[in-house]
Amino acid sequence: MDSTTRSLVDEATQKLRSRGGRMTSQRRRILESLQALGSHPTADEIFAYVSRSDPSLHLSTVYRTLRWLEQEGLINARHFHHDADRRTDRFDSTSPTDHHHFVCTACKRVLEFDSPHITEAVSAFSRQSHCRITSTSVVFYGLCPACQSAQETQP
Amino acid sequence: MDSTTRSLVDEATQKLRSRGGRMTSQRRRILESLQALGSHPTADEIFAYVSRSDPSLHLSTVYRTLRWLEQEGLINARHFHHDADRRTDRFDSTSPTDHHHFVCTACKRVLEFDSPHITEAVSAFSRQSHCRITSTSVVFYGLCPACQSAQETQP
DNA sequence: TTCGCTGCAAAACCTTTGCATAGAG
DNA sequence: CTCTATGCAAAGGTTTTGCAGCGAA
Repeated sequence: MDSTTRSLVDEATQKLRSRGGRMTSQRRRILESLQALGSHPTADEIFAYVSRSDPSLHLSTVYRTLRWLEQEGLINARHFHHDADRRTDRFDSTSPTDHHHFVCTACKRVLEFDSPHITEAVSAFSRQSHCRITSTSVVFYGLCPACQSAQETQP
Repeated sequence: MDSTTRSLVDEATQKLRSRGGRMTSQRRRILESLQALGSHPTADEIFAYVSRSDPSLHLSTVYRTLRWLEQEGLINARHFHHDADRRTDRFDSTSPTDHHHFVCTACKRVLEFDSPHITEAVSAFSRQSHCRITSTSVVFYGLCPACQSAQETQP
């Protein structure tokens, strides 16, 4: 319901209009849930969240909407390939090129960060290789401060 | 059979010894295939390759060996999440922190590259966040020079 | 001889798809 | 009224697991 929610729904509506698509209540709820759930929900988490207000929603609709949003460039799918999470897509509603991720391999927490060095790496690589870069996936894995301490007392 | 092959087999043997594990012919062949296949084979590609010399090998053995190598830190599992490849793990036998990937979203070719900027990004982030980084996954997506030209003539 | 590893088969898991129908424009 | 998106059910492809027997140390 805040301005960010409105803008994602609006952006999606605009994309839909321009190609004869339809804004349904399911799509609206899924878009809103992406904002509400924040960082990196799975399709199943979105399904669970929207189901509370719309119990008739089906998981396949969530997938279809998510894939469509991905194709439209409004969200990104990511894998944080560790342990049980290995096979599960996570969806990221923010801009693809301007933030990156750290995953703690112990507590599984995800931190987001920006980095001018990575921006620089992108332009250096594209300058040198003549590749045009349209999106990036940068994930660092390791131990967060809390889990480092835990490991020291219990090695 | 070159020195690189020997070193991966040797490293694995050493890890095995230190915890009562056994070096079987299957494991040796899988390790060799990782070298022979080069950049980023899937479990199935490894299975197909080894099967030619050992038809009794089972795919589940490939997975078990790969996961074990991953836990030992000798290889990395990656997703290049585009199109059909989305759900398939690829395995990377080289050192985790010192090379990165570019994937052309049109022709699917994978380029590897090094980048001091990313090395710098890792140390800057760990300095600032006090996270200890143990591995990275850096993938840039876009169009390689050839596919850019193709797109210009056929938009 | 011991006990870790393998082959096999079946399950688990996440995601996609075909089809009849509901509902947005 | 038209034609897209949905619910449902079933299939799809990848990866994991339990178990009995095999084989490395």
